[in-house]
Amino acid sequence: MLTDRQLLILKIIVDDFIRFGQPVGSRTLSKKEQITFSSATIRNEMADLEELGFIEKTHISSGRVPSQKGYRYYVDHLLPPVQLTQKDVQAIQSIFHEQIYELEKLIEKSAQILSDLTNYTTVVLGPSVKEHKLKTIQIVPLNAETAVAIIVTDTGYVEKHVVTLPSSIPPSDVEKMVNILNERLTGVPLEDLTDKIQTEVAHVLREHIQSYDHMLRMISYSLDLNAPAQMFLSGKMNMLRQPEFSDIDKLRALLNVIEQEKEFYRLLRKHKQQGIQVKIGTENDVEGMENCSLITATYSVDGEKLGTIAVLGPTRMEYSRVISLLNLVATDLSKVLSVWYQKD
Amino acid sequence: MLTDRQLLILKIIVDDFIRFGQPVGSRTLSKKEQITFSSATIRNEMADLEELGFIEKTHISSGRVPSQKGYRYYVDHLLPPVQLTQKDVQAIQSIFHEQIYELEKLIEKSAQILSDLTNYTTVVLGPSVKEHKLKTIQIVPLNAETAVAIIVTDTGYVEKHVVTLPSSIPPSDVEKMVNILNERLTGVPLEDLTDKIQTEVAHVLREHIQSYDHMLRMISYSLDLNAPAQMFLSGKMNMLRQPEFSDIDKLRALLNVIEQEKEFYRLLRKHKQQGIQVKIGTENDVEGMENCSLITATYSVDGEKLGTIAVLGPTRMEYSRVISLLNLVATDLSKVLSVWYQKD
DNA sequence: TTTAGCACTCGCTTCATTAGAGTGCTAACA
DNA sequence: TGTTAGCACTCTAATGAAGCGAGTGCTAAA
Repeated sequence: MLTDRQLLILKIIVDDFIRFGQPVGSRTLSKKEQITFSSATIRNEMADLEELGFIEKTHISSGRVPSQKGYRYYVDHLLPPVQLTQKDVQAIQSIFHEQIYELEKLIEKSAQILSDLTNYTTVVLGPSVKEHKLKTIQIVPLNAETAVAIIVTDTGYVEKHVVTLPSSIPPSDVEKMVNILNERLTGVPLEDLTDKIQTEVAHVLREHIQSYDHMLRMISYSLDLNAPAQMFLSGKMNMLRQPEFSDIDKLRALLNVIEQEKEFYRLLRKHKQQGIQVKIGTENDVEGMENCSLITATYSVDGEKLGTIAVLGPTRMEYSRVISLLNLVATDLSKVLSVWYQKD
Repeated sequence: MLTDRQLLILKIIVDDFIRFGQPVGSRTLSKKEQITFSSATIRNEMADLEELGFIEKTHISSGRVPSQKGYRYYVDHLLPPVQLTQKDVQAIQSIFHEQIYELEKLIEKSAQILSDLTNYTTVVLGPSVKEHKLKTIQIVPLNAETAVAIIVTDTGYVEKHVVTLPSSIPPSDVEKMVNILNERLTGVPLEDLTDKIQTEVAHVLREHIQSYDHMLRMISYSLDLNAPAQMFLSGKMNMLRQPEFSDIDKLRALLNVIEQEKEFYRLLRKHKQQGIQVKIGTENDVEGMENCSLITATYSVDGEKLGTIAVLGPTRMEYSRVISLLNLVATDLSKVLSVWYQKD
């Protein structure tokens, strides 16, 4: 177990390194007002801390830098009490006081304010579209051979697919089918649509519609969703400004991950239970993110998780501040969505 | 005027520099098989070319590098004849042989193949949405207070807006309004909708609908388009691999431009007439693009420009190859769209 | 247990040196 | 008169030595 003095030293090392980005030496530490003992004592303690794996040197005679384990301990046990400035709080709340009716816009704004305030990158995973319930299906013919199929969910999400619709199919059939689909499928979660069509709708369609085959294929294609959930990124380029990424190769690796997006999707999906989660460096298990931490929070309605909101920064990131900001945004977002979804 | 020999030297310098990225010296040049005269002669000619502003030195005793004026002359007069490989041609045509019915997907694929083949960044400006004609307007109520208004155009483009719809408004009124709008506005280009509503639809609505004010405001809001045209970028991160951007500051500046997107919008809009256009370095007049060239092409149907497709690379880019690729994609795209739009 | 002191290590910067690539100029050549 | 060989010169990039400063580990004394 660590002594109180070791904890103090570890905390100050991490705080200082987060602040200034420079390895912290015993002399620097001895000058801090919280510290009443000499640099030699500090050196002894630091040697112990290093042996335990909480800090490390960049080279044999350098100051110390937190190791991944050190950050982990810091985040788990040493986080300084939060203090957001009035400014931060106001900036965030101003968004949620605006009259916004579109989920996408609200989420986008949340992501943007977070990346602006932190200077890191923000990722937000929207509610899983699969769980949204179908409000209506529409098929709008465009010309002799194509039509656009439009799906609307109870959350106001709209998705479209252009489909072929040979002129041999009578318009009345199309109309009939749309009616049948809406009658039978309204209120069904999107993920269950395919099943429901097979079990309950197919036989009705076969009875009433001539080109049953083509139509069924077409409608299945339309319901095959592009995106299982929408993802929004903001402040992608903020990482350029972080001094740890002045190395072009590290930067390349990271920007590739950011650009790909699919890794984020995986990471954010992983976060199931409520609350804040901090993943440091290699804990993320993504190549290119060794020097990054990802802090995720969920937002929810009635205790049920809707989506995830996350901030990506260097491992040397302002954990305390980011966690507070994230908490604030997540709870505000949850509140607004609770009001929306109540009205159903 | 430049002599034939000067032209030959200029051409070889540009070709060589594009290929290897290193300043070209007289000795290197004298070894090229096209060159029959000595390095001393070359030095004399180069001194003249430099005085005329076509080439420059990176430092006083270095080899020569094309200046912006040099690239300009090269592009205008010295482009080597095109030779695309079988592979390139096949890669491009494979896209256009796929069964794709969605404009967005087709454009996205075009952008992607171009950025893959060139290793540069591709930008495509879709057809101006404003000119699309309204196919239908739908209003789908979501809950007691909101609804989603959906606009579909003749090209299959779909746009949605969530709007407030107080429960005090009778559903029959909404239905009535939608009918009136569809009756009067189908086939009208989106850009004319607002006018048309004021002049032709407003008075009809007033006659038939109670909460005329709110409804009119709502519908105006819905028709206020987000995007005047859609833009697609592909291969944003390709620029990371260009050796000219191993300087982190230049990279930052460029990625900011790429991320902002609005500059591209401006640049691509500028290209009105048909054909290929090459803008080199500062000709683009965008900060951060001093070391880039932008090659744009238009695609069109029946001689009428629909959109623009562009490749962004370093000034030291493979002009000849990119121009050919761009030409091929643009003409193929035009062909496919001609078939689509013929059927209206 | 704490601290002062000291030898030692390493990274960073500066400075000088050298090799190499390339130039401009001059004088000789065809 | 145009072309070329030759040479002095310039500048970059790479290399290495020297000195500085920050920091460490260890020892011995308080």
